[in-house]
Amino acid sequence: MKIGELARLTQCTVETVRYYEREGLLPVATRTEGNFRAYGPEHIERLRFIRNCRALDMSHEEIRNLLGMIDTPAAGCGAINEVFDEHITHVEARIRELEELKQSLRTLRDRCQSERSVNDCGILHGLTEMGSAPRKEKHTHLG
Amino acid sequence: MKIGELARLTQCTVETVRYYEREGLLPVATRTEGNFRAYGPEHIERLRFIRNCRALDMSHEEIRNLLGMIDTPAAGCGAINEVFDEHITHVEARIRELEELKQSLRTLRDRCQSERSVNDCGILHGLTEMGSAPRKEKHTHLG
DNA sequence: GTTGACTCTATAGTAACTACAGGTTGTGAA
DNA sequence: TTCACAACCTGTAGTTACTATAGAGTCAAC
Repeated sequence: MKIGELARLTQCTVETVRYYEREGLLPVATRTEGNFRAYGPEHIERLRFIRNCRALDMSHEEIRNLLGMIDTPAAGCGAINEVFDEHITHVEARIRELEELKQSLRTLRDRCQSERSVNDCGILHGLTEMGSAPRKEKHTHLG
Repeated sequence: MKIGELARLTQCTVETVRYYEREGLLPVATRTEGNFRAYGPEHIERLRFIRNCRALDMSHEEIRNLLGMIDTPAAGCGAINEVFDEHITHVEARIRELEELKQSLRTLRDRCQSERSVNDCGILHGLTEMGSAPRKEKHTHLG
């Protein structure tokens, strides 16, 4: 199977497939005589795995960790649970963050109930009067 | 006032200040004889505005739009409300997305209640069995 | 004058793709 | 066999919002 078909089967692009190979997520493919990549069922399965993880907003690093556990099973699946639990925690943290953000936005938005001149806009005044927010600490890869 | 002080006052870095100037968010500063940037109160105010918007996860484009409205006030603040409303809508959409994601993660996670070998892990089987997720459409800048 | 902090520009890197240029291969139809 | 077109290849650059670094210049205090 060539790369176009693999991409179609796993609902992504050939560029993404090549990118995953370069990133080491997908095993390097064998080549035809014409230097085309040749794929078999194990690549479908692996790429499907990767795409599902990505759909769950897992980072490449997280995926790499999981793949490592699959490829060199040393113990039970406790470590996999840990990756998942950590990811869930990150998702929850990001949700909380966005909820707070939404509150702030609503509070600001409620300062402007009727059309007035830009110079009198409660939102803009709010944005100007607020002390500037401290720089954010690095947080999740979820945005 | 020099750039280090401005950065300190607005709780960001000199690199970020220079970046905002390059991006056109912050007006170009005048220069001292030694080619150091010189800032006054209007820069403090503008940078504070920008940082507050960023703290609200507004994109540079959104900020640029708001600044345009401030600098060339043509009508009332209806347009500002629109920018805000649209941003709030994006935040809400992202929250929903993450909530669904969290559900999926929990469902998968619940397939693994006890320590077993990696080969028998319900999570991994789930990730492999799932049809791969279709490519995501471009969505908000919120992650 | 010296030293150390601050400033400058230019460049590159981060994450996860996405797009494109220019060249090669393969397949089906004429 | 030839041709046209689709698919493939590598390499490079771009997206967003920073962040870091190299190497050089400026400045204030000692």
